[in-house]
Amino acid sequence: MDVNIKDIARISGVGISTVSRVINNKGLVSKATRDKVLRVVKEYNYIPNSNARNLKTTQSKNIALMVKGITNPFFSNMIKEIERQVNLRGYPFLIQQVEDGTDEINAAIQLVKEKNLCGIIFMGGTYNHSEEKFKQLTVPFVLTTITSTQEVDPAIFSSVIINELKEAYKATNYLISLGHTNIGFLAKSPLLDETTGNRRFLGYKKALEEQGLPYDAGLVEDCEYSPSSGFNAARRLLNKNKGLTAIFAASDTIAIGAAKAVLTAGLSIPDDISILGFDGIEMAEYYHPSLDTISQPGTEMALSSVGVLFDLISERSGNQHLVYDAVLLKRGSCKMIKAR
Amino acid sequence: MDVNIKDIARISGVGISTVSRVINNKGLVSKATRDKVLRVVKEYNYIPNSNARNLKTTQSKNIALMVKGITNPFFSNMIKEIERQVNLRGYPFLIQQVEDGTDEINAAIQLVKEKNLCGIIFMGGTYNHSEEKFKQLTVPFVLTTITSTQEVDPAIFSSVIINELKEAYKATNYLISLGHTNIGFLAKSPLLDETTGNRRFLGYKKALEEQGLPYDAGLVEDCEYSPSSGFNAARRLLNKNKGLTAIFAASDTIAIGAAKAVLTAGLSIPDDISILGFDGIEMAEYYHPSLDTISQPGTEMALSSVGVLFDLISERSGNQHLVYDAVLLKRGSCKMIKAR
DNA sequence: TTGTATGCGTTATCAT
DNA sequence: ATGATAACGCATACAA
Repeated sequence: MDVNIKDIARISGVGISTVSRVINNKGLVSKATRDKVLRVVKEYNYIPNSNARNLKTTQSKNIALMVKGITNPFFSNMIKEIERQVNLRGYPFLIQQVEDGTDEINAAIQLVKEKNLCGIIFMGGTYNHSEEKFKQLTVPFVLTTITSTQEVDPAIFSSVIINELKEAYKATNYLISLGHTNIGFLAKSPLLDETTGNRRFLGYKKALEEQGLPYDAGLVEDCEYSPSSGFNAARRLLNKNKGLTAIFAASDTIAIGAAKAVLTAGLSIPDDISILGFDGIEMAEYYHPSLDTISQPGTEMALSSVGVLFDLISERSGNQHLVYDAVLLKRGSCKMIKAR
Repeated sequence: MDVNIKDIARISGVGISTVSRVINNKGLVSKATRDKVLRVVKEYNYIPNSNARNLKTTQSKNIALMVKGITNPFFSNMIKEIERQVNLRGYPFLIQQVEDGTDEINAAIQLVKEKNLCGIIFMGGTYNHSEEKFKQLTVPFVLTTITSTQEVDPAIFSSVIINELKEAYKATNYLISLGHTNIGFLAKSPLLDETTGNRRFLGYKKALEEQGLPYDAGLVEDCEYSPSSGFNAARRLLNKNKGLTAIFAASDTIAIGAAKAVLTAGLSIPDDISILGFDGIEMAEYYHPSLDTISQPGTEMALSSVGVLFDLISERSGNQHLVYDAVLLKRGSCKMIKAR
């Protein structure tokens, strides 16, 4: 605690800068002195004060991850992977959970100044950030899982995403191809512009329209990304008696809740109702029946998010935009509709 | 970003220390000057450099959470709650994910020096930390979800826990009371001393012994706290053909995997096999059938962890040890055994 | 190869 | 009520 670089220098019988050179592996130091200093460092359990270090160098090595919705199991694995990757590169890593109502960019701007970060990864959250906001961010950053609006110049940010609309479109088309015409849709804020739920909703709607199926607003329910919320939303849907034969949930957590509602109602999956989720979390596979889902390549996306960020930091490349393909996993929770 | 306290002072036409007083609400400042400074601060978007601040004050307000197993959904909610509580008190909060193999106390010792923390909460992980290690921690800390061994003086640390052994004992007794005699047990490292899995295993074993049932090592399987691992472990158990009628899983995630194995094998829950989980995560309720579980009061534990920590920090009280009761939730995945 | 001196942005002590 | 200045622990330019 109380031992600082000056103490180490004094005890080792060398100058301060020599100690500094040793612990930073910078500049020339004779092997003898180096060993001597290192021994003292070890003995006194000396750890450099990072505040002083950051204050001096102005350019820290801190990487921050701003997550909105840390309880989302799909994010959990990505977080783990991102942390692993950052640590692998020897950079300190800090996770910042962003409260659901707050603006993550504002929080980040603050954090950059406070901890002077050298890079940020954003995960989860909304899409409607203005270009001016982004420009206030003076360090490289990557939006993972967050598409931005068209108004923002792609040259000023990086992203690692899936095409939400396309994948939801794919999902809905799959259900339609199985003969379903009354397909329920469950997502968070499906009608609120620039949210993930909205993007997926637009994909859902586009598929319906292209296939000549009527869009019925009564088949769309707003819910949180959780089983309990999905359960309630699905129940509302079922109670409407709209001849529902399939439910497309914008997340696996919702899908699980919806499945429970269907099963609790005494209906069968997939004989009575088909269920299709989104994300590809482990739980969906171990649900019974296993749930079909649009599986995002989370680990790969985490990996390349860090990759893109470090490319940016080392100025090895400019801003990139990686779009991954999600995969439709068929496990049996969706079935060709029986004739009525 | 480049604007610092000196700039603000210059622009406001006051001295540096006046600015300092204003932004810290410390000392006397006339309302006129205060307003003037505040206006400039706002206009130039000035944010104090926390490195310099921490360097000077020596006593930062940083609170850290060290989590082992951030993907554990039981922890997810607790993390969210802890962060909320810490932020509510106006303290900066940082989450540190601890890799599975590494020593969380060592990591914390490092972090205390680096970020000079004023408090730590540990969540998850093992129990075998020496008293000397703990003593190297120079700031208040709370072990949440982590019981320590008897060798450590309770006066030097705080904890918020459940009685693992007792709750597992309760769980096993419940199954025994339903007539089960061949009860499988699934946990991580059940035979490795000072782990959570071991504590729960000991409770399982104690119940068996007290009820005069033979303990069969073949009914115990080692697995990770995940559905996939639980699935495999349960399958191994089923393949042994030991007349298994119930499975007690040391976590709900394991229980879900085990349930899937049972259902996949064409068996019924609870008619053929009863399943009992541990933790009380949301998913267990929405599984089909809903899984019985030993539910820990996670939110309350999170709440009081923060409470205890701040009591410690403000020296309002000494080290405390809170032991919560878990609740057995009966949802229908356990059933009285049928006569054979 | 090594040591000395300066400054990073802030807080706190002490004058004024 | 306010301003000058030392000190926090470290990195680095520069001197030796």
